[in-house]
Amino acid sequence: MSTMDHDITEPLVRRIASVIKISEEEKSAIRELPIRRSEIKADQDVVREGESPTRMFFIAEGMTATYKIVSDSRRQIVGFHLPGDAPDLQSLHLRSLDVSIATITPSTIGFVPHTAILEVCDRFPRLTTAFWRHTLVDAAIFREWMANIGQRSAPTRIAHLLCELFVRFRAVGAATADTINFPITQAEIADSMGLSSVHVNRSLMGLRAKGYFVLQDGTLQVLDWEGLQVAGDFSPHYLHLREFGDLARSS
Amino acid sequence: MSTMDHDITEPLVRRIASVIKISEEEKSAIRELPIRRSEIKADQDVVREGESPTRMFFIAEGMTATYKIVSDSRRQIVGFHLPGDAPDLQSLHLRSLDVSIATITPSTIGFVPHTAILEVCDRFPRLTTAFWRHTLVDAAIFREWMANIGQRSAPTRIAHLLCELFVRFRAVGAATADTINFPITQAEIADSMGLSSVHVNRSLMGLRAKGYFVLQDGTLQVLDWEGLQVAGDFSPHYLHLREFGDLARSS
DNA sequence: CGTATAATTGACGACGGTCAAGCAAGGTGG
DNA sequence: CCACCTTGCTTGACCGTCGTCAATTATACG
Repeated sequence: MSTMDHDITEPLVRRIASVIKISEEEKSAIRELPIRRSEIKADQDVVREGESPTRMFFIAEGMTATYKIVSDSRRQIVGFHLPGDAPDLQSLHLRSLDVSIATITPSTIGFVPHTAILEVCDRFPRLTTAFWRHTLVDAAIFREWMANIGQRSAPTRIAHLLCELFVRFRAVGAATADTINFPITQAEIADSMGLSSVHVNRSLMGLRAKGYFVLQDGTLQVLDWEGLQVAGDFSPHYLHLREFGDLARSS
Repeated sequence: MSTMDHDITEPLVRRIASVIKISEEEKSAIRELPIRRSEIKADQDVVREGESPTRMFFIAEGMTATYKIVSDSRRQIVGFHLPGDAPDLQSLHLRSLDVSIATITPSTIGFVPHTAILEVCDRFPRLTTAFWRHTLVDAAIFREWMANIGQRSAPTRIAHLLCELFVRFRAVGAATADTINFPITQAEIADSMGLSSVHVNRSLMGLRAKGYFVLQDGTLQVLDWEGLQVAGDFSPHYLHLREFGDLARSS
């Protein structure tokens, strides 16, 4: 089910370009990476905690979640990833994985050998910066999530998550003016926000009742972006996007 | 109160060497960085959210905490830093800071211009890897903290934090066989673990009653390392230390 | 048409928060 | 040298957010 394929790098190129300005030559270098394409069904682990991969992967289509299993049976989702993201980029410089990463929708994944990444970074030092920066933005999101989980109420946490995904989808151009793909289940929201699925359901209904958004059929349509940001105590600063002026709260 | 000083780099060298093997030449390059030394009192911000520093800093002596302010009045501490750590290394590649960093004890700080870091990384590519890796280990700790805050009970969270600090202090050689410096107040533990200080106090007394440790006068003495790790659901894997065999649970 | 997944609702209880007061220790200044 | 203040730790009473358990409904799928 795996073939060589060079036509799936566009999301990755766009993602890298969203955090740092890169030249056409550098974009080409990314496009010419040796990539092993793989179609993966929903709810399958792509990599598992404890493994020591010799390749990294990026998402061409679909979504994945990075998670940790805690004292058997509980899990914490520490991040969601969308097209263009390289969820295990850290494996480039850490011996073994401290997390597992699973698809949450059927996904198209591109695997790239570490050696190929290191080589292209060697030829284009600016790409080293680009990839490093990708991992730094990931870390910034982790920090914000910690504040979210540790300090905010359930409804605020959830609104914050919706805001983040809305902005991130828009940043990679995978959104219309007010609507994004939202295939994440309430149970997955629960595992990511440190809540129970029952409480997520109730909080979500409270937010819906306020008319901030419509969330159904795997689609999130934002009706009151301003209000949703306030409800989620959200500011996109931590995402370190090169441009997000049109998405910032107008306060 | 600031002077040039080249005698405070040892903790940094040791810290970098604890995550990646570097040569004597590379160590010398670190020692010869232009450093502005600064003595800072306790509970002072070293850098603030929103700033765009042109230098990074490392801790030569003392401890700092990285934190975010959430909806005025609540704060989340997202990490503690000890001698050798470079808490705002990310500023090297992110335009502006998404966190503030404050001393929690009187500290000796070394400031290094970004330009100097970038230049030494240019001369010694392995140092790029070393610094990148430092930020990746920071991110791994963030992930573990998310799981800690999101999924574990108050006593378990706190035990986990004690385990982490014990291992990290030992990794930089700042510990005797069973004792580390522990200047963190209960209120600070609360802010880091998403708890109230009242509940931290009660949980801490519960753990003490089990005889895992003695915690007083800014010192943590571990009496039952095995038991503390079990109580904290702790495994040092996520710290990505080059050696921690002697600290792993013997199970 | 039976099964699996996801969303929803209800009842009940516990973990942990808030508010408030008291205590211990160290530093400061008159 | 000792009031005084500040900081940090401890304890009590009360309550609310959120978790657990359980059942029901809705939708998709084979």
